[in-house]
Amino acid sequence: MADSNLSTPTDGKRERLKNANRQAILEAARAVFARTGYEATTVRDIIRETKLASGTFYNYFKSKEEVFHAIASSSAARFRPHLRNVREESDGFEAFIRGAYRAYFQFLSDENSEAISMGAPHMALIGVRVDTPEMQAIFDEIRTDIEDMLALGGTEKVDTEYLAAAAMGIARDIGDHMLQRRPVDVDGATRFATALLLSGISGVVGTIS
Amino acid sequence: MADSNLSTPTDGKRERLKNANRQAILEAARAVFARTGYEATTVRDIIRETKLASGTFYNYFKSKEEVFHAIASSSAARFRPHLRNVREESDGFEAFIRGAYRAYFQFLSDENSEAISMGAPHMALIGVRVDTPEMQAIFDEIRTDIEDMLALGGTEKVDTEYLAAAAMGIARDIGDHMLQRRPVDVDGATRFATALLLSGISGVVGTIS
DNA sequence: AATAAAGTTGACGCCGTGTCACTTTTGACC
DNA sequence: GGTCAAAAGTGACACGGCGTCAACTTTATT
Repeated sequence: MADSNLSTPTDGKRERLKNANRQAILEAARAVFARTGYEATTVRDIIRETKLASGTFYNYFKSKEEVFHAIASSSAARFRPHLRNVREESDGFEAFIRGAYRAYFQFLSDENSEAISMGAPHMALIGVRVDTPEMQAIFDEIRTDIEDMLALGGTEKVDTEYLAAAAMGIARDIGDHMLQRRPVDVDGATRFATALLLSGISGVVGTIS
Repeated sequence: MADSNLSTPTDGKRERLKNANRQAILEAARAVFARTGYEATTVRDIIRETKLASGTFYNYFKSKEEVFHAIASSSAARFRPHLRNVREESDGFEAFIRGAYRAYFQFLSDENSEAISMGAPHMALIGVRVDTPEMQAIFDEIRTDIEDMLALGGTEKVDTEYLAAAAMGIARDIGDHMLQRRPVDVDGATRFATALLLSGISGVVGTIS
């Protein structure tokens, strides 16, 4: 009677089921949001796309808002490894910025590829602005990266919060416009954003308020 | 029996009332959105703050979303004259950019002053992203301004759509962060955004994809 | 003063929400 | 394999917000 506790949390049928249900709901929600738009979809619309009953939804999420946040969070969580790769494989600040922008625009293009090929009927996830802890974490990460890398260059002071905010604002808005163009041109967006930010930084070093 | 049609549309009691009611609803909506947050407020919450009956709301707006758009539009409409002033009084590209950023940050600070003084409980109008025709108009206006002013400098090509998008992305995100700081520092945000964009442009001229 | 037109009102039917008592499924123990 | 407790699923239901509309009040017209 050695250790009978060989089971990991995801072993039993119970856990596997729970996981599958959760995924099914998330997948259904993603599809319905894309098809119908966030505002217009109801919890029942989502659950109807699964084999589950309406009450079951609430075993997994408190509301449609929470599913939406879960989707956004998972999106952000999936992006972080890309960012980590870029950081590890980049040699120098410029390479990092370029890599980060490319990773973001590529990610954006991939995530919205269904919506793009369908003619972007409801603009996927754009329209509602979300701010999950994961997104905050990405912001902090980028800000720290910028701080570290700029510190190498000299003793100049920069308002890195504003700088990180600007970097992400550029990414978001250029990304939105990139998605509107056919064909979607990740390289073009990357070149533009990178050139703008890198030149822009030189003007902002020493501008700390 | 000369012309008895001396009355303008805003003369009669009828028109005055209608105007007052519309304003009352907009004002109530602004207050409730700020206090309760957009998602959580109901049409009844709004109408309860006025002397009107619930049915009357629908004589003026189709839904709470429409009131919200009306508020956002009016916000954008109120901003346009400021932008026009800046354009007319600015001598050269740099002055225009600086003036435009200052006008925007000042406007943002003014519009959110109640929320700021109350400790920003529900972050006023931030959280839901809107895109009204008026906002689109502002985007186009700025893009045109940039095109005109850059054309003066030479024959270089720039992707002005991306550039305008970036300029507004910078404004939006730095503006958000500016509002979080105490005291709110319009000048600092203006200096930063201006320096960043002006230097950035030099890196982006000739980058058209 | 009479009448038409415009606007207001709140009760009502509809529908999505979230809950909960009940049923079904799972896994532990013998 | 049988028993049992805990966990998860189910869908009917009560609640509340939504938008409408027939009745009513106010304004304008002649």
